[in-house]
Amino acid sequence: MARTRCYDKKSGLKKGTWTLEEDKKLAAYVTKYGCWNWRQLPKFAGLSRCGKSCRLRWLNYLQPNIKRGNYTREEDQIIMKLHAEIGNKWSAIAIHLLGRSDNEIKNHWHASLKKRSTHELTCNGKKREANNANKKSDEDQNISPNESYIEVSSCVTTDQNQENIMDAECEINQEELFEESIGNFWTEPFLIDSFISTTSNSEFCVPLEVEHGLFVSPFSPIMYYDEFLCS
DNA sequence: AATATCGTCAACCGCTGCTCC
DNA sequence: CGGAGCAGCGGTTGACGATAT
Repeated sequence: MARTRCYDKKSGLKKGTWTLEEDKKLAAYVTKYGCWNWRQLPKFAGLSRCGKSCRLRWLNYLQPNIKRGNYTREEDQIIMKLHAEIGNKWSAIAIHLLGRSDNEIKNHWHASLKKRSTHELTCNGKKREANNANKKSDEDQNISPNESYIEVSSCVTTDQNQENIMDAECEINQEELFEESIGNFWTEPFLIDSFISTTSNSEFCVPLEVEHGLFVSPFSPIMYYDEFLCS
């Protein structure tokens, strides 16, 4: 899935698909020195790209913990549930799915989940209408809602019955999975921190040359150590 | 086999909010 | 307080492969 390469004459910056060589340069630089300033980074990394482009490429593609490929059922359910709650806050949703970038989640949503979501909404709407109708008839007959579900299920055709059962199971699973994932998220608030601390020994440990409180990078301007940490 | 249409996804663009001076 | 510079976010674009006609 490649975009044709192009060159922006006005800014002198390259646009379009990233080449393997560019990827290597960016990954090597960020891995070694970190992303101390995205705007300045391409200059020092030897790339004819704008900082934004580098940042996006790193976040969406080159990060070592990035997960690629098919989405699991659980991931889909988390996305759908969170989207229903907070809307198009892709970065917020991405926090709950370690290894998935906001851009990827957004693409995935527009590619497949959006349709599924609207389909489920319409189905749920129909189900709710049906349930309301059933509830009313239950009230007439003094039957509890739980009982009525079984009653109704046994009354409908086999296919509908099967579909109802599957939907019900699906709803339960969704609830469970979401509670589980959210629970983990809130009970493990330092998951990302611990991840960083575990990886910082290898990939993200920036080899600092600290001398008299100065941070000196071979390819970047001199900056104060504190300033570097803050940035 | 040729063409049209659809689906996917990397990448760009413009806006917003934050920080610093 | 306001402007400049920056990172981050979400919407959109467009190339390309897959599928349908």
